[in-house]
Amino acid sequence: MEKTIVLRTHTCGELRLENVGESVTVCGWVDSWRDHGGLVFIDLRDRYGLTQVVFNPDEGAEMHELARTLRNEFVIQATGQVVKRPDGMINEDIETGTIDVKATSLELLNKSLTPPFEPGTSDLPNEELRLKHRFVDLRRPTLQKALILRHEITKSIRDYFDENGFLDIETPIMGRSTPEGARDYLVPSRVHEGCFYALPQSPQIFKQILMVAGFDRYMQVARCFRDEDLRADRQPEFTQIDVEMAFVERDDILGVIDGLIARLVKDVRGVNVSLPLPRFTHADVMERFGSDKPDMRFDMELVDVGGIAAECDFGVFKNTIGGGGRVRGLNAKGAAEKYSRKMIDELTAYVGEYGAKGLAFFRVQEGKLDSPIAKFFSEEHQKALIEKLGGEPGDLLFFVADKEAVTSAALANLRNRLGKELELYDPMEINACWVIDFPLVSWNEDEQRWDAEHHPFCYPVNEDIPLLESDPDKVRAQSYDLVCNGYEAGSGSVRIHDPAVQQTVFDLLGISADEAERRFGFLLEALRYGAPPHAGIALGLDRWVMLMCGDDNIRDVIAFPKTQKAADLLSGAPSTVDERQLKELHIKIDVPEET
RNA sequence: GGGGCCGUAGCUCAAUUGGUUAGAGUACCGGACUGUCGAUCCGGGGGUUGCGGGUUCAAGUCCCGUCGGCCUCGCCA
Repeated sequence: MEKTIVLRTHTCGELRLENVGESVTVCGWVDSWRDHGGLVFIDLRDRYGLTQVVFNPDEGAEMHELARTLRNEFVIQATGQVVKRPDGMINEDIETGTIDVKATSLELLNKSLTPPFEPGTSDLPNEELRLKHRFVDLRRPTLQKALILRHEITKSIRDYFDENGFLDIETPIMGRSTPEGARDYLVPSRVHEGCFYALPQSPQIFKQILMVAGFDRYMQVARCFRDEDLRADRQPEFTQIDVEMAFVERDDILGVIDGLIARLVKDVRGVNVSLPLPRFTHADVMERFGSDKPDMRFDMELVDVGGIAAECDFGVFKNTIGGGGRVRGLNAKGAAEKYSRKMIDELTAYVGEYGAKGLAFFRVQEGKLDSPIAKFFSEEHQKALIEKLGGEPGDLLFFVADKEAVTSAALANLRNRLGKELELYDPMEINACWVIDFPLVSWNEDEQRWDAEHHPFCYPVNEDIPLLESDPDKVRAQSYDLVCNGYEAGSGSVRIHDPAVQQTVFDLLGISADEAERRFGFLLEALRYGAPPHAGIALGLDRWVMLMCGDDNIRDVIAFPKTQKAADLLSGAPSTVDERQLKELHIKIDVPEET
């Protein structure tokens, strides 16, 4: 091979005592500088670490003068000898802290404007500034680690599926709009006047067609787009690990993904996960945790106290039960002294966000309860409550009385908050499980119709198929969510491959044959040509990276994320476009005039 | 679409509850210093208090609107 010009011989993270005496060249960014008039110290940074370069006037006056002009984020190349640091000058904080590079020459590769903030700062600037200057933000070790981890996770996933016979097949980014589900991002067509492509919400239909085509083990690292409002764990543009298999049943998918998660956690954390991952029914977790994505890192399960509530003298409880509602609670172990009245008021406001009109609380004492509303509960009822919740002196009991859905939402979120505040779990733990047997459909009160809980191609549990017409809400779906640390980290189902069953489900969802043909005709057509039984799942890659980082902000694991208003502050997207472009596409803008 | 928090030197924050010249640390500029690593020491420059309006003798502070960021309900098959 031709000898190429090498700008560096080592990175800033690799020099150690055993390199002492070697002549090396390192490149990087000035992380910090200390000018002693004589000696100049530069902490040089690249993505591998920090190395201290020392410039001594005795090694060259010109070089030393140049070194004195170096400022933060300047890009330099330094050549010199690796030397052992004098005794007592070792920096324990950096991995290369036992050595220096004693420079003999210095090349200023590029200057930098004064950066808006320094990558090494401990006082992180607000996120708006970080996003505008993402090229600086991305120099921070935390973000560099996150993106490196993201790479490792993606590689581990690709390797796993490759080793298990899966094919990575790409599906279109420009597709056909299917109006149900999330809002589509649209792309106008120049060639087809007045027509639009849609960016995929997921490759769902294409991967099913791949099954029909015979690619019985498919996977893809697929970019997906949904024009819905953002959250801390939701971006409009995100990445799914998309998987589909033919000639399989539910447990085959679960088994394959069990293996994937074990592999991932082993590769990334070096921790062995015991398999199979626990499985819970939807009904079970809703009752015990009030959520279909419970955080299983800690207990504090919800408890039904409807029986006691119906008998007590506390009107709110009694009337709720009388009105068909529920009274449920949980026990914050040992929290009685940790939560003042003011803090409990905050918790009351917090559960209010989920529709709860109040939050009853009791401090557990020896054989009785202390609370402003304790007087409405007889000694017998107080003891019964304590027993039901496993109360011990010092515990703090909370109760919500409302419609079932409100008690679930309020208590599930209260549970998460208390779990975090009381530090009931290790934030770095990865605790994954399956939630299965979701209902197939749910009643949409606004639209007065049944909506698919997962999607319209999801196979009902076989024994429940007769209930499709009589009791749709009792029909379970052959669907499954992969839940991790309280996040939905994956979701999938066995698909319908039988046109008759598909038609029955469409009927239930109020999708006529005509409409179905118009919307998904190409899938239905494919299913008529020898579709094998098939099933699949999609995992949220961004969320998995976030979980592996122990972070709760999805933007921290995406190189160039968007703000809550779906803007890219770095590039300025979205933006207006030239009139000429619009004209070519026959598009007229009709935005209300500003007043 | 709704609720909440935030916006003051490049950056992180302060400003005695409406009071007279808006401060500190850091960064930046100049100087001193041959073992620092949050270097130190001396000196200096730097402000449309997001923007617009209002109340008031007086507004960073109070009110209204607006823009932007974050959290959240709805939404996300």
